[in-house]
Amino acid sequence: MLIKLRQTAIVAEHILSLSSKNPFTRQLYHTTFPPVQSKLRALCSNGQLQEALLEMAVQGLEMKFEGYDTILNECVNRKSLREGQRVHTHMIKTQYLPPLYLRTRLVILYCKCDCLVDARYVFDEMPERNVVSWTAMISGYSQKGFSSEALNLFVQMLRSGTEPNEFTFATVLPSCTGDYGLDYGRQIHSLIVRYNYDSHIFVGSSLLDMYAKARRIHEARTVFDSLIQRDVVSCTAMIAGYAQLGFDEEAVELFRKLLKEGMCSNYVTYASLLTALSGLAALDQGKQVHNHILRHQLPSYVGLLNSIIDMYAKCGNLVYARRVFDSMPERTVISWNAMLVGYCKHGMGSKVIELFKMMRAEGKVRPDRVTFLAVLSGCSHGGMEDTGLEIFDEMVAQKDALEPNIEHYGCVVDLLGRSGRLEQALKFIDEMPFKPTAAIWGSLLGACKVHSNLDVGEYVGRQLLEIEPENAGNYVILSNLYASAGRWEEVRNLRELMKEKAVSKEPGRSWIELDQTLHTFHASDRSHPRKDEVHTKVKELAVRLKEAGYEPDLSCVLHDVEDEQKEKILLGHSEKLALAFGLLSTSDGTPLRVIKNLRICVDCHNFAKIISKLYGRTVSLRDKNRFHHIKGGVCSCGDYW
DNA sequence: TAGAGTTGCA
Repeated sequence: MLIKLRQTAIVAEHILSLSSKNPFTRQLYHTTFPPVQSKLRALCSNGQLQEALLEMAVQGLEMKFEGYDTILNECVNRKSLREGQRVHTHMIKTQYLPPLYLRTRLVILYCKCDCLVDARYVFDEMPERNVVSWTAMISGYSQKGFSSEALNLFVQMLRSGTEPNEFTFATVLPSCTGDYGLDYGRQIHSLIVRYNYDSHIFVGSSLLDMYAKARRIHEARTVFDSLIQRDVVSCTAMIAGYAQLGFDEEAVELFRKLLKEGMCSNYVTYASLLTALSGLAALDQGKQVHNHILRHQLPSYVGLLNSIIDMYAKCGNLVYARRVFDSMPERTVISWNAMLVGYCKHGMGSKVIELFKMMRAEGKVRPDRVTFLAVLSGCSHGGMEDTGLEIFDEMVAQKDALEPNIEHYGCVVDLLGRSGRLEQALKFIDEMPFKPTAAIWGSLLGACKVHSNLDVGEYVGRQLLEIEPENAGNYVILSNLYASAGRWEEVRNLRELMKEKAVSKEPGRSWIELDQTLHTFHASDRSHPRKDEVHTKVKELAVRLKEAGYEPDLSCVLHDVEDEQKEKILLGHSEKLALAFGLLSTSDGTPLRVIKNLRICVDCHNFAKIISKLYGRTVSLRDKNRFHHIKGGVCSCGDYW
């Protein structure tokens, strides 16, 4: 019997030594011959790590690789920093010199527990390193957002002569961000090609994501198309890349294509798809995705629910957004922000404040910079200037909590401008600790237009044209301002200046969703299948609306043409085409929901207001900045946007 | 010798 057992043990050792790299063989070995430290393992898996350390001494495994390995392994799995530190201290106390493998495990443990300084200490003290220890340390930096440290270490690794592998490349690529990210990324890409990892699925996903984050969507797509094998992560990375750069239609299209090809989706895929649908304001399709998620009982990850809230808010359905928000078992700061931004974009200042108070009262989640941005901007869009200014003062007073940044200062300029305190706004810009951006001057110029203040407006407009001469929208607002003061000479000069600077404008387009289909119109569009009907309808509308008091605002056109031609150009604006198509294709009383990619022009805003009154339709119009809910000739923005 | 890696939401 004894001989038989001994023979079996020899065979077992042989199996292990033959192929210890093979997980199956190891599994077989451990199943057939339970290791001596089974009690130690049991204690570890129960989380009794302190007891496990004692047991190690009892079993005589103290200062032995197996003992430390068992406990450290559990510490890494459970991210138990305290116990891990005890193991580390134990090693030092007993003067045990851990081999490379255990030192690497310590690095990994400290990285996972956010103790990068400790991880680096262990790493620096290592007498020798291999690709795994380098990659583990790079991963620690990379995952915590210390990109330059990760890249530096990667360079040091190459200099040390250690060859990177597929793990290293997949780890280091997410650190190629920021100003020089693309340059580093490209260099690493050529290394990847040299090492022949360019079609590796993890490396490929990381690589395409790097290009997408650097706004190189075509290069990202080239990498994606070159992958021999695709999985949920690479597909999601590509869809997310499209969605983040505003290629919403491409994102939805790719999702549909990949779904047909049998792609698996996870909650990240749906979150990315929802981002694209939010961009398109495709409410019906968004609802369909929400139903799909409910039907398939995908786990209700907070992140996914946040995306659903955002989708409903951006599609104009705040009731649904709030319903999802209220039903959440737990909320992150992003959940609150999504809901706050939703109310803000709809100009519902009092709702923003109500929710912000609720957030503070609940006290579970701390407001961050986006929260304050939504609150300040919500006060501005909701006509609650004084409340907004009070909140900003609170922010400045609580210096340690959250320092306002340039965007918060921009909100204050907007608040002051809206309330007509234009001189005060100028003074505020002068005294703020940041250099004013084009966005700040732009918002003040808008305020000057609304309050017909040509003096301040002219100064602000010149500042704006100096720092952002290529933005056609700026010329239009300034021209509106001059036109309303009857300064036609200045309007002409502006037109000349615009020609001189060769200003190009992003083409405007508007769309409307009917039966889950988006109908898109460009300015003076002739491509829609029902173009003739639409153009006839717009002309007919112009006649009826004029009778009801619509007066085309010709200052919205900066082309040097006759007034009659200007009127034609105005009637060709994409939002008018989308509205006309909506009227043609829906029954009486149906609300119209139009989305515009740019800021809506004054003339189209007037046009929509009169339509709502004349045809008894609610028009909800989402432009680049916010929602305009128009009912009975009155807009929720109070004609200030 | 085991150990290390990629995607999303304001």
